[in-house]
Amino acid sequence: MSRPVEFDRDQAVQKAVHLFWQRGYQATSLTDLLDTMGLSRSSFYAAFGDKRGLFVECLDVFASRNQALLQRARDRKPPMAALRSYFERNFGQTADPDLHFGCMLVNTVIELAAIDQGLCDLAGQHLKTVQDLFEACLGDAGAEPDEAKQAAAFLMMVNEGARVSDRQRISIPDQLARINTAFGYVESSIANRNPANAQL
Amino acid sequence: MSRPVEFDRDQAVQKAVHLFWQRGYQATSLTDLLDTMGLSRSSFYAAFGDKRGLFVECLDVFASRNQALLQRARDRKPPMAALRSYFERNFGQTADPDLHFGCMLVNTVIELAAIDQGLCDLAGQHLKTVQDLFEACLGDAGAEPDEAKQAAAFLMMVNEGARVSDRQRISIPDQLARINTAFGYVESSIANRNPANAQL
DNA sequence: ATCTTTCTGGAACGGTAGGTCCATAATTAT
DNA sequence: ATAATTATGGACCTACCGTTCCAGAAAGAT
Repeated sequence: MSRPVEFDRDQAVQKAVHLFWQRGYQATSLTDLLDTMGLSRSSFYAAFGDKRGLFVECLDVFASRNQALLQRARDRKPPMAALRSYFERNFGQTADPDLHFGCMLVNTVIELAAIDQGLCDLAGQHLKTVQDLFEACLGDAGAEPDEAKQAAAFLMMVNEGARVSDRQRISIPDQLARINTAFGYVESSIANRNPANAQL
Repeated sequence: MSRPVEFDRDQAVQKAVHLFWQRGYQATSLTDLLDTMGLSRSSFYAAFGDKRGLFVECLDVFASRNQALLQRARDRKPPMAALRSYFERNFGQTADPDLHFGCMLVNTVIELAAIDQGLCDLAGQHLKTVQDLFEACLGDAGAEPDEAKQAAAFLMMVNEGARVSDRQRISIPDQLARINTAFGYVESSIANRNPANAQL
């Protein structure tokens, strides 16, 4: 055959995810990408097509990592604890004050809603998948099907709001307090309607 | 003196607000602005300094209109009904499917968090003012001071989340259902802790 | 009617955007 | 060792960005 590719594709995508996540689509220039991914223009276009193509790939990578996070928690903890950990992980976990990038899917929806409907829809679909996972967890926790659906939609709205707050660098304790408030509402609602699940 | 300005400044700003609200800061080019505002480059720079200066002015205009909306409802309705109308107005009101621009302040926070901290902070301050109004309404509705603060922070998170959902063109009934869920939680919480306010 | 002041349209500016192209370097197969 | 193939670096392209500048038009004051 011939000369092999010199860079690690997966690793390059990881770095691109980080950049897009932090700065968004428009504000991330090709030069920025090439610098942090460590490859030349030609290699970039050969490997990814164009900037938009890479962004699609990054959205998918981010979404699957995100889903895996919740799925793993679901395998290891009681359902409501898994849900809580998903919300709390994104704030308490890191001590780095500059790592508050919110959620790349939410950022994309907002930034590109009127600019690139395809990308906005793609991000929205990924968010919907997460919402479905919420619903499954709530079902595991004993919520009735219609209540699980309603509470999952509510929690997705909370999730989106929390990610907006995150970008404003609201203090971590305040963030956690808000999340705790929201979960308190949901849990007491489930417990009230179905007293058998008083302790989750 | 001399030749007077030919365009209506306020009206031009209104149109700029609409554009920025819809497309965001970066994706709105000067050419776009000049076209819809109906003035020439020279007049623009003479009147507004530069693009960023106009954007600051637009943020302020949007924020004060937004606050006035809630303030007027507060003057005319019971406190919880006023709060609800603030949340519902932005969705049910308009039949135009293309008018789902979310909230300009939320959009700005997300788009510019890592790009222009000054603009992000300005939008964040305006949001905080609205949150303070939430808190005042909740106080009027009979919530204890600390509970009002907590619930106001929660409602701001809900507000931010609802605006994200709005940009995804989620159906209006679904939006209203989510908001109703959130208010149901808050109202029953207030009623439970302070049974005297069972009906709000 | 003239002077002065200010606004206006449009040309022009440097900078950067995303994307293309080609000569060259590097690697495998023979 | 050579041929064939592919990746790479960097020059280059066009288009548009926000901004500046200037000549001239328009209006009030005298």
